Amino acid sequence: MNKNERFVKKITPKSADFSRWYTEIIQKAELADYAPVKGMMVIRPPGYALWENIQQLLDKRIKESGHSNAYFPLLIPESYLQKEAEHLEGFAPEVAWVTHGGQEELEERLAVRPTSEAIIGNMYAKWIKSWRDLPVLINQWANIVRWEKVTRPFLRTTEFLWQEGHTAHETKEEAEKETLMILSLYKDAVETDLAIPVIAGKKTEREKFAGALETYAIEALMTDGKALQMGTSHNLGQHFSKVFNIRFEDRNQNLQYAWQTSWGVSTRLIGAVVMAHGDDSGLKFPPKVAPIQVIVIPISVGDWKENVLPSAQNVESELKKAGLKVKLDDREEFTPGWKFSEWEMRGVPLRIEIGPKDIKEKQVIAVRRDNREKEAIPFNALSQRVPEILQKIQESMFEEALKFQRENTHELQNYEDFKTVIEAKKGFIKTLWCGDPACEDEIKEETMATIRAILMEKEEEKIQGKCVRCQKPSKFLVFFARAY
RNA sequence: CGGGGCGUAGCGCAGUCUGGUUAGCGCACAGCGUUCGGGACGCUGGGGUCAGGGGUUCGAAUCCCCUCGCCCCGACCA
Repeated sequence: MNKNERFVKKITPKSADFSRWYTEIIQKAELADYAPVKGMMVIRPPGYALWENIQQLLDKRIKESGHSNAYFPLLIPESYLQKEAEHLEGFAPEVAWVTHGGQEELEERLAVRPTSEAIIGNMYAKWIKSWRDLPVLINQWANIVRWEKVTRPFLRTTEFLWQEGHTAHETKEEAEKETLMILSLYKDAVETDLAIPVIAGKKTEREKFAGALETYAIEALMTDGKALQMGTSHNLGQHFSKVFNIRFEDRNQNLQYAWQTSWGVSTRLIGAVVMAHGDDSGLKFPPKVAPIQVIVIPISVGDWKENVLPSAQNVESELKKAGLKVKLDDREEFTPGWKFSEWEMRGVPLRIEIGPKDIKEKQVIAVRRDNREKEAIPFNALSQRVPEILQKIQESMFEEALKFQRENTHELQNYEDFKTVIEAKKGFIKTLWCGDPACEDEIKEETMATIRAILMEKEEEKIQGKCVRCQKPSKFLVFFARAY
């Protein structure tokens, strides 16, 4: 049998039509379904289980780095949102408003939060009086509503789930340090847990968060060559503290405005996992976040319920004891072949087959989802060998994605090459830029590519040269890409 | 919000151009039987406000008007 043979025949091949493959696999694998309200989706159990795993791992990291969880209200008075002009301007087009309570029209409209800087800033003003109150390090897991014109499951939905961290500090340096610490926390989480390599960097003015001093982001390359922003970390400076009046008396008894940050990742991460790892057979989940890590499939021949099923149940309970997320598929209405394809489509990292031949040999057959490699594992080695294989899968999925990212990162200095590459191969283009927003806008107009990240490597020799487009002296080393 | 495509059973579609018995097909679903190491097969059966509203007509899935929704490609965004 050809290792690359395509067994799943009910979805559009990824290579044929990426967008279609994406929306089909999400529905077939029951990650999400469309809800009655435009742009809203239901996250179904397999999709939500994936989110819970991501959430759990990330929450642990956030807490370990000193933050605590809290919860702020869903509704924000219009006047609060209006305080930061740039912030309001940025979000106004996509805010959903509550205008009535029951039959009664409200005196002041209430915004369904598009993000929580405004409400949190207001509360911080009440809580922060002295340098001794700082830093404030709070995170919240919440839902957000943004009335987007074009939506796609997980990538851009009207309502989405996320975590948003909001911190306040004594000094600008401390806020900047927090912003960068979170950026690397995100990078590490996404690379280690989701097995997706990312580029971490600073955003340009045009891509910056509405109301921030600086925005940093992690960007990943999807398998269709487009970039996806997977997380952002903002240094808010004193923009919000000034309008919300978050003042404190510092160590020298001077009244000062607090320095703030905010940062978040959302259910978009699920879309990233789907697009960065999936293939023509369907989903491919990294073991660390997979809702089911091992699927046990008894080979149902003859009196399999007496001869095979008990051994399969033993395998299941042994692996459960080893702390793994295991499921035994003992349904009699489906053939083993059907089950192989089904669980492959749903992205389960490892399949264990057990049939009469294996029982005679006191072993099982393990098949990896990522490369379909088969391996016989003796019964008595299960609890030791299976976790090892899962770890290998996690690592090689990252290696595979990293290889893809490298192969699709083109370093070049010539604008004609830039245009050709972005059109033909997409991917990242690593090049030099003058720093002029007008130049950036023109590149976007001409190629649909935007600056995804400004590299923070400071070595002077790396940024010496000419802007890829205007040929003026360059100031930044940047990554361009067409983005989601 | 612009351009394009589409809406008929849970899913995928035919039927619409050229109005006319009871709206079909495949998959899925239910029952029974035979199967089962890479998406098995036979027989039987259930399931439809033809997206919604209005109009034309003796008669509308089909023609006309309006509304809504979904997908793709742009502009905007996590």
